[in-house]
Amino acid sequence: MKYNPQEIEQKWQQRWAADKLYEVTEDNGKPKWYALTMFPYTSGDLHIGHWYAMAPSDVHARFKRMQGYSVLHPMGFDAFGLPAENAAIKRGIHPFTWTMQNIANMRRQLKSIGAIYDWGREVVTCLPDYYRWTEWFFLKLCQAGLAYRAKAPVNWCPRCQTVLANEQVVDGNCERCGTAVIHRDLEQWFFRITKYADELMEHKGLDWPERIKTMQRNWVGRSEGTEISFALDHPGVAEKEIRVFTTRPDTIFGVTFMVLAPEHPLVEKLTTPERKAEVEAYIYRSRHETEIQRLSTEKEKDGVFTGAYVINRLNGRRVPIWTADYVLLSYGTGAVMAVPAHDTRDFAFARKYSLPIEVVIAPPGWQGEELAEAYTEPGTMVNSGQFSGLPSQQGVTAVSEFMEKMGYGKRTVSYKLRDWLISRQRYWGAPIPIIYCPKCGIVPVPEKDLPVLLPENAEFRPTGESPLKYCEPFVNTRCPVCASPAKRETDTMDTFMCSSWYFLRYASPHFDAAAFDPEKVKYWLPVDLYTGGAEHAVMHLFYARFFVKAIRDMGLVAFDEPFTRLFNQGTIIAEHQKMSKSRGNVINPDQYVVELGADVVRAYLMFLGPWEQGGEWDDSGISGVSRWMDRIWSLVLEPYQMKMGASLTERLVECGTTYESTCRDLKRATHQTIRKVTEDIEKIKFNTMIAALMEYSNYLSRVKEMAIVEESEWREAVDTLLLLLAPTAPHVTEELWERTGHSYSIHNQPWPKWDEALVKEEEITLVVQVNGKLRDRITVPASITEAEARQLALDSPKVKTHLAGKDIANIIYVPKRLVNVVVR
RNA sequence: GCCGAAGUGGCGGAAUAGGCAGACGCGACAGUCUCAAAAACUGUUGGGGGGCAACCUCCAUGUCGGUUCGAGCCCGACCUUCGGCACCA
Repeated sequence: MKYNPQEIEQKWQQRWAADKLYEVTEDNGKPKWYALTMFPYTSGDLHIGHWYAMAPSDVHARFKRMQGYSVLHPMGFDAFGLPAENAAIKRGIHPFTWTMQNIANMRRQLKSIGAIYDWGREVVTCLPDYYRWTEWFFLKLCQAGLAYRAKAPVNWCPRCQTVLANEQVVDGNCERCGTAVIHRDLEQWFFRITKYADELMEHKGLDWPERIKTMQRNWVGRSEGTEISFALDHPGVAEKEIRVFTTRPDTIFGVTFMVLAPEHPLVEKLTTPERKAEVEAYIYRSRHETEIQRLSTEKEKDGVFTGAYVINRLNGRRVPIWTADYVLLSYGTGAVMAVPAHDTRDFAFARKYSLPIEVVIAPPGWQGEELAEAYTEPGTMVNSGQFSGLPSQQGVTAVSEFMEKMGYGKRTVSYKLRDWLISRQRYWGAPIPIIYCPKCGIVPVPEKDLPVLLPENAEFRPTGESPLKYCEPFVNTRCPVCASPAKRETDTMDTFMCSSWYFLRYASPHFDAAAFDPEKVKYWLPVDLYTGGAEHAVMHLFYARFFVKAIRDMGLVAFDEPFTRLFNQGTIIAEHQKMSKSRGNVINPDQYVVELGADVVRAYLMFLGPWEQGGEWDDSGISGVSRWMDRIWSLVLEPYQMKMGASLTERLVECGTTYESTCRDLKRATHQTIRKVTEDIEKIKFNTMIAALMEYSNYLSRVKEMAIVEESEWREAVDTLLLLLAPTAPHVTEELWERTGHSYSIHNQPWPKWDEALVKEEEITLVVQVNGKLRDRITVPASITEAEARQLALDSPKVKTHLAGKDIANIIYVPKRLVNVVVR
């Protein structure tokens, strides 16, 4: 009759599945709870990091279920993506086969966790009944005017003739062949996420970590400033101005040069013949740099003079136009007015190329001397015409107003956030449902023709084009409008598209009349608790929020935010590094599950430390949890025998207690534990929740040994232990619940409630200090008054020795805590 | 460089409306059981000093200051580690 996790876990998992115990239904008599864990990518093996993400969130969901909520806690697979295609290229296995094999294995491993996933609701993003709706959302966003085509650079490996993802570019070189990567412009699809920039910066009504909200706000990068026009008069150039964005219009009189991004369309037009060779060489070089390199602070800023000039309208000054790659086309206007005296980058650049540095904001006590470094703080405006003498903060407004009045500029807001580029020159993704017709132009595929199926037999070896381009049966089609021969879009969608709406699909995973059943979505959404790694702090969470806001404005859903509460668990690392297949430090949980049981692995992962913290994987402590589970097994199953008659009397004397007080103590411990465990789960403090359960079971062992209380009271305490432990260790508690004569299933039992009156201590320990140093502890009734407490403290012999010969200056009393006698 | 979080026994970690530092567990040591070992169980376990003894006493939460009757917790400076962002005009 030993605890055999292998046997009981399989037994119960089969029984739960057969009985559909965790089948989810919409029960309008109950409040709903949508608990979502980020679905895994189909990498092939579930490692201990996945367990760390899944097991604790399952515990929380089970807890909510016992509390009487109708709970949706689904699972699925993020199944499109680059690794499948890489595996295909490397090993000649089709991405579909590779992905589905991995899913089969991961599903088996996921089932061993013993979670309440309703597998009937599984979602797999690479299957047509799912990506059909991903395509549908694309069309909806098109209709809403949120999709557009534009040229954008991609990483290009000239040797492999292929587009590379950022992660395939290592130090500016192709990870496969080491060739230097260049940027190449392609016509691609974008979503206008910037339209929602301001709303995305807010997190109204969201219970999210402050950290993540800050990161998202930084990602939007809103900055208020002024767009200023500089007069341009260049032979043969139609443009008569260059506009720059600045947050420091107060420094306008200190502009000594201007810098354009190398990609800026004016660079080519403005460059004078004698400068042409140098400028072109510079542009060519910058094409080779990744954005990371260009933006690196390590790199010395460099650039070249174009030979052209603009006029600063405020002082009529003619300033040279340079081009330098520290200016990005994607931010602001792609042009910067350089004020070397008051900007660190401009200062370094001016020094390097001997450009003038002119002070227009005087630091406190400035005597007209040259600056050793840029002065970026506020100060007094000098050498600034009619603005001289003004404090620079006021100058910002004053100059802007003047600019607006004169028509030289306007106040504006600039965002770091860029529109979402969703085109991927890949095979393994959802097709973009667009047809290019020579007569009608860009034609969306009609909704009734969805899904545009991904052809099975495409050639996905790198060719320099999207793999689908060479799949003629796919490419060649007819225009849905005029029926003339036309061609399909051959790029596929970013996989973040798939994960931007999967939480909606779970509400009605088999609904085939739409992406989701509005009634079901109304019932389940938004997600009440979303858990996952912090690495998705920006991209995934941001895109999903954008999606919801966009479809809300279409009237498809009635809520503003998809995830009400967000919790990020930490990362489990191994050998001081993140676990990954390529590093070969992946810890497979299967061995622990076979040897010690899923319940032990679940509990151990939660016991390790705070969930948000993660940490080094170290199995040296797992035996402690395993032993604990063994002890619970025998604690519950080995018979309880209360002492009777003379031997009871003897025992009471031995323990120095009474029957009544032992019963009261047991009740109190039970109710205190219910409260502690309930509150800890709610606060997601699983490690201390487990510690409280350990303490309680240790206490119950002592109670059992004393054998003073009635068997019925003993049973009640044991039942409570099992109920409190049920979310954490679902299998062993189910087994013990059955063996102690209860009816199936423990997981359908209500969560225990505590009685505040029973939680209260009758006696408390007062700490007595003298001058803040602990001198004695006294046990007193909880109802003690201040006067009594002071007196008892002063009566303490231990305290008296420290008071001898001194004057009492003050006595501090903190109710139920301490008495501090201050002496001099 | 900037932003954020964190530094507590041999180890993972408890403890914040400022109030008993080290819960719970691992490891270690000792004991019980055993021919022996493993497992299990029981006990001890932050450091120094003192006492035959139940005990007494001093020092201890990265470092140095400060506020307070009282600081792991608050304030200032510094050191270290880990995350995130990175020329944003």
